[in-house]
Amino acid sequence: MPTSSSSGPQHRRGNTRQRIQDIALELFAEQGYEKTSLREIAERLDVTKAALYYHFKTKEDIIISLFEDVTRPIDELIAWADAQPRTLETKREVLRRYSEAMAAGAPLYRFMQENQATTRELSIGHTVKTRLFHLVELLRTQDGALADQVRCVSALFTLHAGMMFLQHIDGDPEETRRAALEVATDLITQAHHDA
Amino acid sequence: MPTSSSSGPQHRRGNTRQRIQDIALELFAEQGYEKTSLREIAERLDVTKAALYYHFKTKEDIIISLFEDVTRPIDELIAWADAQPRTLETKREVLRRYSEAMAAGAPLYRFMQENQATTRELSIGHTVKTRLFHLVELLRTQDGALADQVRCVSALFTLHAGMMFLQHIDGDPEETRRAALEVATDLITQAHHDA
Amino acid sequence: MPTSSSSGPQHRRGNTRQRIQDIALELFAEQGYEKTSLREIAERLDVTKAALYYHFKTKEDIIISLFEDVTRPIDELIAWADAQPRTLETKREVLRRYSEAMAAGAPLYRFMQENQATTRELSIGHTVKTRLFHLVELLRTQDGALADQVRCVSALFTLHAGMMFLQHIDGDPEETRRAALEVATDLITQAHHDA
Amino acid sequence: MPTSSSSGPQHRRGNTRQRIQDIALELFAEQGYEKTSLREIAERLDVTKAALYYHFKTKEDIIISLFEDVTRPIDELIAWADAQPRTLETKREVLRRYSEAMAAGAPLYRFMQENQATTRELSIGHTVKTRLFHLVELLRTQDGALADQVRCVSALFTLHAGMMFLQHIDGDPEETRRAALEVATDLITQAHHDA
DNA sequence: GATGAATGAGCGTTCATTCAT
DNA sequence: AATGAATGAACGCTCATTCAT
Repeated sequence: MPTSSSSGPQHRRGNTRQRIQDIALELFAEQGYEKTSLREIAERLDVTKAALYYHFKTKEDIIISLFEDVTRPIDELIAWADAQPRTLETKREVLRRYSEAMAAGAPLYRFMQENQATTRELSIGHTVKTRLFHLVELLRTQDGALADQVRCVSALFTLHAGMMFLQHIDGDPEETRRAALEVATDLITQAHHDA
Repeated sequence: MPTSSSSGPQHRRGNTRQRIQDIALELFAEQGYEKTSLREIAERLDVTKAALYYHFKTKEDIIISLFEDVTRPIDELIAWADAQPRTLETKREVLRRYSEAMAAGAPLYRFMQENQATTRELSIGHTVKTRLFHLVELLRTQDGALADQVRCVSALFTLHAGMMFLQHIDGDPEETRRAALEVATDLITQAHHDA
Repeated sequence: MPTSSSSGPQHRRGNTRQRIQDIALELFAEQGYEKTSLREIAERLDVTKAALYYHFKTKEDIIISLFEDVTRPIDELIAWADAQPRTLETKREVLRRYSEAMAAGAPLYRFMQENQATTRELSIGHTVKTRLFHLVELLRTQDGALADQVRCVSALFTLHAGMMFLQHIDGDPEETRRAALEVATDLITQAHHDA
Repeated sequence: MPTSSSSGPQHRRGNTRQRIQDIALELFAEQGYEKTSLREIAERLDVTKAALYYHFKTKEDIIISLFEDVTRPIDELIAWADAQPRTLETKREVLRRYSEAMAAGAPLYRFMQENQATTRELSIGHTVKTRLFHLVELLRTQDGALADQVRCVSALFTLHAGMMFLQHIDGDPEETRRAALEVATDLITQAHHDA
């Protein structure tokens, strides 16, 4: 019921909305969206299910609100990149920023990575997909060899891999992130030079 | 004289089990595991839900049976590779065979890719993860630079990316698969030479 | 110099109670009592649900308040008729006035007609029923033939029918009302003469 | 473990569907459709709510199934009447048959009468309304005086009134029904002769 | 004169699963 | 080899209502 103001601090007393988002994200990332019930979220917050409905109209609304926070930086990145010349340096900057955005919104990106099927069926699914395609388009070396096209996509996937997979192996996530960024940058550089 | 002929009333034989698996895989890949109900599967097959329970003890059993078919080739690949010297050529062969195995079991790989959270929580989850780590181990350049380690993981992810993502963009899947394989091979080659 | 002007912030004054009643009646008549939620009423008024509770103790209280306005004329009619001799002319006057009362409170009468079950279970249900029986008693030709008794009840129903049903068919409601009144009057006249 | 050791017969056999319909109709007529919950119906039958869903797809489906049984005779009546000349005798026969149909399906007709708003919003609502209009059309004296049109509608309403209202007053329902039929017949006769 | 935040009860519905036949 | 009938648990959601502010 409270209007989701675009920005500005919500009445701090009513931090319940925020708490719902936090716990929900945690549980969604841990167990998946459909396996997480509203009862579970409510219990964790020590409120009733009905209280959730005061703050969000549906279960899907909760996850959508999480996506909104996280995709704004990507939208800005895309807007910025669209206005730049499609040089190698621009592409590198895109990867750099994307990597940072991912690090900042890690839990939700993890959720997206591990629940692609769910994400796709959600109402934001289309948007997410479109954005990803747009990013690929920004990196892609048009009319290049097929292998080079793959390299551009792979660069993006490498960033994801760096965050998701390697975090289980190595110690410092930040170091790993930079290594992944390096590899990704190598990939697009190679694709760029082939053209 | 006993009737040796097998011309009795056409018994559709034990193909129902197979049909369940086919439809289930199709639906799981399309909508995810938890969003696919046994009712839906049964309806598609024009049998009752109870019939599914004649062939499989639980819903999870159905998906486990699908995994079994598909992971056998990977187990064999791992067994083979473990017996080889860890040369670059061996690694290339591993990627080659893995790529082929993925192509052969595409729908289930797609399911795994898009439902990682679900897969993880399934009873086969641990096995799948272990196998994947094992594969990474086979490709990895131990004690190399972090970036090279990333490259090895990225090689595997590139194969997935090639299958999942690019199939929406390009025409011929086989051509795309080979391009992805090429890029993946490049990645491990580079990692290997750095060492 | 004190501002004598009345151009301050428009205080809608105590008209909110009235507005609640208006919207509530509209919605109750349109969708029924139980299908109309307080949330809906509040939204239509652009206030919160809690505001409704400032003006009415319960949901039922809202509808009771509506009934009160509308049944007062009927109570007066009954009181008047009880003091008259039970002549044909009195009966005619009862029908005439009842028809007018219905026309004046049309929406609520429509609600009553279409939600008899609900009305019956409401706390005013008994009162409404009693009043109706009382009216019938006023019109009835005691100890007459059964058919004549039916005619008296039917006269009342005809008035309702005229308002509810025919309004969908014909143009001018007032004309229809008078026609229904004519038929109803005929019915009691006939019953009266038979006796 | 619901072995409540109640003395009931172990094999309820295939009569459950029927039992659901019976109890549902009883409760719907008594308390209205929306005030009757599936829990209540199930409890009365000593089964679980889920059992209802084996037999009916939705709550609305239950009531629709009840309507189907009851409106078939009306459809047949309309079909028959449409094929007859629109004489007074035909009209009388329509009323006669309609009155009988109502008596046969009394509980549902009572439900319809007392829950018109609900009925209207149900998926069968439109059908019911259409049928009623069709009946009126069959009885109506086209281009006659407005009062005569009212008489025809009133004839139908009188039948309803006879069943619903008078049953509370008098003893023998069958006798009352015939009296109502007589009055209704009078009404259309009068309308017919005026023309 | 009204809101923000929440509750407790209940609803219709769906699910995986069972078992006698 | 499969069905008919049912269950128990849970789910997402809505409702009328309360109360401190």
